[in-house]
Amino acid sequence: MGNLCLPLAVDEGERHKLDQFIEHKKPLQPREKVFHSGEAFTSIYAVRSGSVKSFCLDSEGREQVTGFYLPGEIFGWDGLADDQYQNTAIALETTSVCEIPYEKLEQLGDAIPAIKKYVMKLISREINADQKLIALLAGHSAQQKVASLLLSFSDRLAQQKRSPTRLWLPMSRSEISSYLGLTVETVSRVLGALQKKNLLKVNKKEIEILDKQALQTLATSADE
Amino acid sequence: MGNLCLPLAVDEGERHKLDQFIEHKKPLQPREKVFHSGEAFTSIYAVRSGSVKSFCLDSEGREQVTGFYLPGEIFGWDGLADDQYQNTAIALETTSVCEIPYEKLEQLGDAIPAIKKYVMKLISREINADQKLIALLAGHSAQQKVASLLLSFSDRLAQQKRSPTRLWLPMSRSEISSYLGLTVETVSRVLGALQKKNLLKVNKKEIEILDKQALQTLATSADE
DNA sequence: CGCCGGGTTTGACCTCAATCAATAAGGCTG
DNA sequence: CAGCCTTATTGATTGAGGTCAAACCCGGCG
Repeated sequence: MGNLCLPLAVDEGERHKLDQFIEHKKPLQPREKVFHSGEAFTSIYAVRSGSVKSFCLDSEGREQVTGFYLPGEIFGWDGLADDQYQNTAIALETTSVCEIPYEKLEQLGDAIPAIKKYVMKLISREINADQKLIALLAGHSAQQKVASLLLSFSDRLAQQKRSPTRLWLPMSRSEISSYLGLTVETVSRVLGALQKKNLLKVNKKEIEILDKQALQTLATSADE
Repeated sequence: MGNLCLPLAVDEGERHKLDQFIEHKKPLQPREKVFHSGEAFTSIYAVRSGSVKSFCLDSEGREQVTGFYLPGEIFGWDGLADDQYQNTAIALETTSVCEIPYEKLEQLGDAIPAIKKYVMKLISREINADQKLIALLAGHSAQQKVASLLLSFSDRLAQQKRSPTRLWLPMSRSEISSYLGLTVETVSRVLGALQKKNLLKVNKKEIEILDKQALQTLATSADE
């Protein structure tokens, strides 16, 4: 079975070289840590199955969620600048991740230009994702934030060839609210409101998107 | 005169190799573009003197400021992921920047490991800065946001060996408010309030920090 | 010098989301 | 199965910050 961690356009031999470095860790239990804030940076991680959240604690000890990662997505770049992870990353459910030692990845990049190029793309995608989140947080209403999150999940599930309309949210309302800069109550109310408008069907963590078009309009345009 | 664009720990010969690639562009007029959203990504830029803002436009055409860059800081990484800049970058005042062609930087990185390492640090610093902004936007009051911005400027001026207490804000109130996810009026009011509390002296774009300690407390702790 | 015109400040009011509080719905454990 | 604890929903109220509007300030220019 081919390695699914880094979907590279490299040939068999190169893939083999890559595979030998990548550690396929045993499945993580829900709430189990991948790495914690302050730990020495050694590796980046790819989600193989399940899901992961990253978060940091503010001065008051409140948790600020900074990202959700789904299968095929990479996390851990936040450790590179200062050689230690800024965030803590934990599994949201039973999850398996690939550990990719950064040192090895660098060496491999020296040998195989395609890999180096790909690594740069991966890092800069994190920048773009963060900037999209900044724009969402800075200038949008609660409805727009929630709608955007659901659409983002939908798109990312589609990339995994999974249904983009029936989604299962692996994180709690509280984690969603932290990520979006809202309160649990507001998230709950917005989901309720969107359901009442027949854009969604909400059942606990199962969400069915009934009217993607309308959701998109709502997410991007001025309210109503 | 030594090159100030990339403060690297490299020897004279290496520095020379680097210098020959870097284009010291003629000074930019206030409001002049460095690059615009959608333009093909070719280079990153270092601020030499003056200041730069980067921003994107949302679906309604409203401007969302995503960063302010001061002398010694690097911008333009947002273009790497998709080979085109996501943001537009313009000079906030008369500004000079160094253009550093990314292709050349990569080649140089192959020859000089110290440079490659440094480039990675630079990119990942952008990630950390963005994540700090995310945390600021998601979980903080207007006062905390404004105080944090002022402190950030103060720290960055200190890095340039400039006064960390007397700052001149090169951007408008409107640009600050966009960056912090507030309105112009709120920014203005908060600055007024901080002045009344004798933490600041505000005179148009000149800000004097009178009580850094108190500002820091205010920025990190729960209000009052 | 006096008249614009942008940016900024200040004031009055209102609204959206936070807060406070109560209830409901599961999931575990004994 | 009862009891408990965590998470989610729903309701009532409050308040921080947004909106609208007016005044102000200052630089440019006829």
